[in-house]
Amino acid sequence: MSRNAKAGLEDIARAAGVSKMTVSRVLRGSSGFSEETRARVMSEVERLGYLPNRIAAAFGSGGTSTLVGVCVPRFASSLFGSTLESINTSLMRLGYQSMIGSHDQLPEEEEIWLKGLASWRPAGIILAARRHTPETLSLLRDLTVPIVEMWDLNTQPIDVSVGFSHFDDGYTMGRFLMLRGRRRYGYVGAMANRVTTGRNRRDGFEAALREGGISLAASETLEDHPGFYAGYYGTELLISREPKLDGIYYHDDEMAIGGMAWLASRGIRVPDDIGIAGWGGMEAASIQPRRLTTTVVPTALIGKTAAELLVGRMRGDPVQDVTMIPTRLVPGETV
Amino acid sequence: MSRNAKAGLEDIARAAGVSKMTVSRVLRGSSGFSEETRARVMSEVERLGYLPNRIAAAFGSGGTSTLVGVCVPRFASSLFGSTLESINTSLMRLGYQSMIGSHDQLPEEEEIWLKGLASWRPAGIILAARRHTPETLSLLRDLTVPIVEMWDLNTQPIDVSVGFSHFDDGYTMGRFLMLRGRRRYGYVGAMANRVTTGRNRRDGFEAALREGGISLAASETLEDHPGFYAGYYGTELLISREPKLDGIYYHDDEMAIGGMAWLASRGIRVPDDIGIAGWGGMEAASIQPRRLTTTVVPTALIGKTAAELLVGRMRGDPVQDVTMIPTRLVPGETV
DNA sequence: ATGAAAGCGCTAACAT
DNA sequence: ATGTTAGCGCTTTCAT
Repeated sequence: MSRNAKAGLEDIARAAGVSKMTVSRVLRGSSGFSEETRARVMSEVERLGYLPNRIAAAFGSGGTSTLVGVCVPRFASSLFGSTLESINTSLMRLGYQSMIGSHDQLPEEEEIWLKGLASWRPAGIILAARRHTPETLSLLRDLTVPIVEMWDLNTQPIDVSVGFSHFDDGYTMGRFLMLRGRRRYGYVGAMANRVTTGRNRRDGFEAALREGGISLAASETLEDHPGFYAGYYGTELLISREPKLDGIYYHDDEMAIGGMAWLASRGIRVPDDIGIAGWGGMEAASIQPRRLTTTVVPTALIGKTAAELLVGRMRGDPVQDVTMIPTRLVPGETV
Repeated sequence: MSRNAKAGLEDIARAAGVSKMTVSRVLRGSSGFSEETRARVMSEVERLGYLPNRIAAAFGSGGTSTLVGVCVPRFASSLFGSTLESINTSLMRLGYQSMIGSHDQLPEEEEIWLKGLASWRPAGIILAARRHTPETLSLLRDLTVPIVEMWDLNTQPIDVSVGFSHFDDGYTMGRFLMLRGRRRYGYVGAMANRVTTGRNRRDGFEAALREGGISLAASETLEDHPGFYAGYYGTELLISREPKLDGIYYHDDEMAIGGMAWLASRGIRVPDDIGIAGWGGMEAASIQPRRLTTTVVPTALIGKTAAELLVGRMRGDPVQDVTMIPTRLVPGETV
């Protein structure tokens, strides 16, 4: 069938012998037309290859669009990629379109993205960041649309929040490791020059150690993005500085796997000589000779829930302010 | 500063003592106003917290928006994620917004996404797929906007194409392995029930073998998405069926790494007992005890080029129809 | 350099 | 169940 971007409601109306409004009603499925009229209109819609114009619709209805803004730290990460995919799919299914951005953990980047988005008068916004610039907060307030903050749970959300506490994930892992009776722990992190959720996990981890009466024996936070090689190299730096460690907690699983590769290359045995714990529940862990002790994060569920909460709010349904999506510490064989 | 979504051109015009048109001209930076007028208008824009309305602008100008549609197979893949990130960043910098979709290698999904996009009257479209449904092609034609096909190079593009030949990547790797003098090769792939670019690489690989007078000794293409575990498991299936192989070519690096993990678990030595080659140039390879023989793909460059070509076409600049972005076979120590 | 008028394609509100 | 009227906030076009 040949689409006709030029055919408008008017053309269909004329062809079907009704008014524009009737066509509009039929197309939007609201009531106010007979079955016979509906059939006639739809057949003309088909015949003329009518292509709806959402720009005009959004404009005509005074800015009520089906556009949603979504901003995450980055796309090229298995965790965020999967969350994003889930959000996008859910929103599409619910009849919304998303405009996506990434901020790489820089609140200023989020602000720039938001300014561009705001001009499109979105019907809702999903953000994956805890820190926002004052300008961002002011813009969000002025837009007066539903906002879902996701990933790191905000118990005092701007509007609605969904996710989990990274601090708690770190704390729980810290407690778990303490039970193993080891005493000298190290930490390997990433993106030292940004404020990341990894930092919260580390804080939680340290809090648990503190409760047990010990403190982190060594820590190495690289400036790089997290990744296999960052874990490899970070471990080398850490161990060079502090060779006598019983265990290492990593920013995420890929870094932990990188770390284990370095340890293996030096003949250091896991978990005999040193215990290893990661975070995230990433796929790469599935092929390690030993199951990695980690915290599994339900990325797709978080995305789906964020999308559904936002749509609920946009439709005016009552929705919960704070939705906690639990993560799960999965003991492996590396600790 | 407090934004005011309600302030319009009219309000600024009144406050600045000029007409709406003059404000519009100042805001869009075209000519037709004095420096003094510009200053007065801008100060009112600031004072009133004016927020432009792109919906109205796109509508008023008869559909000339700054919206671009981008559809890739999936977000949660390091390769596509990085390409997408690069596209999005480039488009943002050039003053465009993108509406993203994923099709998971299903032409029908791309069609559904495109139908949703079309109603937004995008100014251009970037697609990462070689196969399209007839409906998709018809819609693309009717939209009459610039279209960039990327990833797998299309030498007879709908409009503009950028990328490289996956067949050639496979062929080149096949030739390279043939030079090693090995004779019994296996292949491990993914997404058997979809038409993927991996299939093209395999075809190229087989073509090279054929030229050398041999054929693939065994092949195992799983239905799963590519990944570490798929490579691990696929290798187990392959070797169980055909234990005497000299080399294995994989759908991508992560699968190759998964395969090496399985081989290691069975005490099969790489490259002594069996040679391994991957594809993609993925980060996980950086921590392997031996450098993986692979083909490195410049994902960010492809994304940036796709964005720039599209913007060039949208602006009416003359741009090249077909832009080849070379990949590079990097010999490692696994073959 | 500036302004006035017309209209983009819909939907909301109010008829009938 | 259907039609009529009046915009939505810009840009385009044509004056001045």
